[in-house]
Amino acid sequence: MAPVDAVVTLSDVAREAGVSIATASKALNGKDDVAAETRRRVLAIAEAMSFRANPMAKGLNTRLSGTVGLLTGDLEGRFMIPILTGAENAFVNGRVDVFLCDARGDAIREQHQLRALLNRRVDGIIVVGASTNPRSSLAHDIPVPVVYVNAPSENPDDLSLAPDEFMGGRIAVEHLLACGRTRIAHISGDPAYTAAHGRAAGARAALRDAGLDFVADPVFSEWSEQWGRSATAMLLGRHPDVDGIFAGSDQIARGVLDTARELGREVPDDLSVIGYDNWEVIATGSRPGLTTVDAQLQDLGRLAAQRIFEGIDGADIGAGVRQQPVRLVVRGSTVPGRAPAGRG
Amino acid sequence: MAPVDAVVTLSDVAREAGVSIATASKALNGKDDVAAETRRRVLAIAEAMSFRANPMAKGLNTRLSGTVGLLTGDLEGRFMIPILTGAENAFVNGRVDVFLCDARGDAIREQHQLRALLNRRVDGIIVVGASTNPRSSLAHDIPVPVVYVNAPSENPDDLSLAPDEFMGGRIAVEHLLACGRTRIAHISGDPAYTAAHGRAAGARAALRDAGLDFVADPVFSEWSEQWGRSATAMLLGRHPDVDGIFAGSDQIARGVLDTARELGREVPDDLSVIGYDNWEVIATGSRPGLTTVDAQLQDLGRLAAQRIFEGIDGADIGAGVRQQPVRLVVRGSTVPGRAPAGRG
DNA sequence: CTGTTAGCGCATTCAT
DNA sequence: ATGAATGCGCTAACAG
Repeated sequence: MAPVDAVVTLSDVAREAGVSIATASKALNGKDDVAAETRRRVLAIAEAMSFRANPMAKGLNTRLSGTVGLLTGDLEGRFMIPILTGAENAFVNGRVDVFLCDARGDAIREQHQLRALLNRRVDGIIVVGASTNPRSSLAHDIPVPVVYVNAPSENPDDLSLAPDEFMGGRIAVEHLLACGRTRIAHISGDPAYTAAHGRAAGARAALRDAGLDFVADPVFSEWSEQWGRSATAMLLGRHPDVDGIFAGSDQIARGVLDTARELGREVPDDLSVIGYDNWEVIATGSRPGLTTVDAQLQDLGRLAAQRIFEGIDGADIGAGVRQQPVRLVVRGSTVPGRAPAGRG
Repeated sequence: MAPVDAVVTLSDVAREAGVSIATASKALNGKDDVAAETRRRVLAIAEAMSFRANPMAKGLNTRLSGTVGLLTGDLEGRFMIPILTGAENAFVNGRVDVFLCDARGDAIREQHQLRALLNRRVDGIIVVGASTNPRSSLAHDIPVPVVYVNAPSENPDDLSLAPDEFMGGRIAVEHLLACGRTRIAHISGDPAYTAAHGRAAGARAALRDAGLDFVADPVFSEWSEQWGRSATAMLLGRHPDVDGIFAGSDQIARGVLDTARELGREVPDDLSVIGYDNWEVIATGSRPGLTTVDAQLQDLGRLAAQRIFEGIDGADIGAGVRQQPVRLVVRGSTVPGRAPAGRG
């Protein structure tokens, strides 16, 4: 029995197969100037010996490390995780691995991490933002493909994949309209977020298309349950006839639901409520379950990985901000009988 | 101006410093057989040229990649993120980078990821579980240090760092007692989780020490708000004199708070409620803010990284399950005037 | 088609 | 104290 850490090397495979190291290398890398029978034999032996090329040695002369860096500023990981999952799915397992770096929203630290990643010779970089607010470009002289996800780069020469906030607002209100609601209000979060404005604009567009307008001007403050509660109290006090509320986030929506219940409004019969984010723990724990908009971040991650691949292969990955479609998730807060009380 | 991707190499530094590559290498790596003046000059020039050793070339003969693998089964990232953050803090930035692999709770995939990590020649592996239930050991012949975090390995030869669930239950109840509560109940989650039993046992021990017992037998079902609501309705119906509820999770605790309010119980005046996990979005969004137990996962990550370091340096990292201390976070659900209504 | 030769960038003998 | 030489494991010319 060989020692446990006996790492089998290419020369082991070559010797066993009775060929030179070079031939073994070609056979394993699919080069076409090698006899079919030879290749078969080398592959079989490599498999039998469970040979795996040392990525350091390989990378040393191919200049490719088979790694990508995921640079995030998202402490909570709420956006980063699905994006990472999507990217991992796209990167064939074992062929590309992902370095995760948390810059904690600090520009200095971000530059450090960037240097570290480039020094590691990552083949590409995915930059994940904690919000969909545009962010400054990492640098202009990065020698590998870079894709910005969620938070787009301010530099139009960079490629950015972002959720379509306008579409999100639009489909949210279209759904309320489809539920027969006509007296619709909008309670959203921090007005410093471009997302808040995009969603509101999309919502208003949907109303216009139906010949309607908001019952009250949209209100903005912060992305918290507390704000959802107080805003709802004010809103229903002044406009008791509201029959649909589009909340700018699931957290706000939970506050809306809480206060609506306390004021004796039945959801979804009296009042339909729709949230935003499809944050599982929030949206499924509420009473009733929350209809909401899902940004499909996993798709963004997958697309980003695909672009990185193309970039590694030498292709131009493109530029500009690509607004990606979002999706409605229907639960009990707009449609009776749907997930009426969370999953419990 | 040199081309943007002109990577500066050790021989560049050596030439610039007027020494051989060997001497430059020694100087940069702190070997002691090099003149002080020479070292100073080499270091200065390396700094000026912003030289960074190519980790692939370096790893090729040191057998150390300067990377560790973080193997997780935690889809939500709720446990993984703080652990990762703690580990990153311990690993001096830029000297060690972290490969993140999500096995999605699939043992087959986990073995694949493990192979991929070992093939990458990671210097160590941190295994993060989604629960604190013991899990099977990865393998017995892993040539690098492995530390299990959160979910301990079933193999006592492995080193595991886990939160002290017993202590958590104990300090939760001790806090309720300190708040003057004596009629205490426990509503917890899925009895298939060892955490549920550990917390309950710790809670009971604290009561015993005070010459008390639970007002009603602890109940177990699932870690959801819905269960927290229905369990509370049952509990307060049968034992209206309960003045303290220890919930097995923050989600359950939110359900408790909801139902308590609906039944007209004032928290924390009539009834004190304490949760578990310190899951920010849950614990700070509630009314009032939730007193809860924090597992200090960031510390676990930091400790794991330190152990990995020791292991890389050749030391024995130890074995067995190390129960790490947990911590109480006090908010308004047990103490009046503390974070009375979330952060809003 | 196959093998020989030459590096990739660095650490490490072993001379000097 | 310094430098020439050797090799880590592999890929990429080139020569047979």
